Amino acid sequence: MQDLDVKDTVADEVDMRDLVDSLGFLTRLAQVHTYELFFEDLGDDGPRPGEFSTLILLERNPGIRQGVLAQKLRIKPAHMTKLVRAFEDRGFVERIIPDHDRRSVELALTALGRKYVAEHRPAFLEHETRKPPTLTASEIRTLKHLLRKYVGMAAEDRS
Amino acid sequence: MQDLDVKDTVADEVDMRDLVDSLGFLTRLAQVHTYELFFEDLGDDGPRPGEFSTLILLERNPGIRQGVLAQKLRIKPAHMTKLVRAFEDRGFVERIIPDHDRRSVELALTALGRKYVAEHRPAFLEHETRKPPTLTASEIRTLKHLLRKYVGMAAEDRS
DNA sequence: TCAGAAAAGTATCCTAGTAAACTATTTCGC
DNA sequence: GCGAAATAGTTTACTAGGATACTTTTCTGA
Repeated sequence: MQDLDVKDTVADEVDMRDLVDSLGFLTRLAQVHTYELFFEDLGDDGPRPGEFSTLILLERNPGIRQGVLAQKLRIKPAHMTKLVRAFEDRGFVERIIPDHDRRSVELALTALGRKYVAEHRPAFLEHETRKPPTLTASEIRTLKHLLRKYVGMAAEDRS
Repeated sequence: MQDLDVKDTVADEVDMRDLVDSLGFLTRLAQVHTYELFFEDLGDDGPRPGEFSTLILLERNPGIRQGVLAQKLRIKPAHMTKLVRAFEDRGFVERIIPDHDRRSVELALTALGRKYVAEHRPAFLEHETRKPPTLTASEIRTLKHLLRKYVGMAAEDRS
């Protein structure tokens, strides 16, 4: 997939001042990069990053409300509806309208959904533990720690 | 009246194991977060993050080829075509087909484009220097440094 | 007690970005 | 030289995700 040769000379001469100091630009690059690593390791077959995180959260939190799920994953409710509907169509999740508040929707994996997660989780966990080649293990720990702190996650200091 | 903060409790109790250790998830959160900070500071009027980086790169590198621009910004060529066309329609950039290679397209800001950048750059630079509240200055430096290293940017160690 | 206000989710429309196939040039191998 | 392959960009058709406006249900205050 890499086609980066030939005009390296020209490309290397590009003046990227401002940008290399922009946290916005760097986080974008980082996300593109993690997506590439993801698909490199896991191929185009299994669930995508967003689907994976949704399923994993669903497995660990059966009965979670759809809105809470969206909020935790920083996905807009409108989009979460689509995601969940798609999972429902594939038979992976069950939508339950509880009696005590019939506006809300509680979600849980079906047996098929749990099977699907069980099938794909090992590859995902392995992918997650695979160290990106440009960073040391300790740098990764620091990076994750700083990212959590940056986005306002209760700093679970495991570093 | 009995349990008036039910959903707060529920939301806080969500088990996010796996996810809080996933670099993919964390980089996504980080990008969403930087976008929010961006629009918080700069409003919906001026250029968006992607447009800004394109314009800034164009200003610093007049005559840059469209493909090089795309490659540097990690934007797909197909999408870069649209971006550039939109800038052209607004009179901000000029497309030049050089004689020595008439397949390629060289780009440069017009006078109007430079004016537009000059108008919006101060707010952008100020935004960039505004420290995100959850990190210290030194943590930001480390974070940027690690992100650069993660995405494979020639480590320009200014930290 | 009942008229609004708020909450939860959904439907509709729209933009950003991608993939794959296509056009136009240039270069390479013989 | 000339046909094949590579390069640069574009077009078309699609997907992910977001904004906004709406239904339904629940809660609140006079």
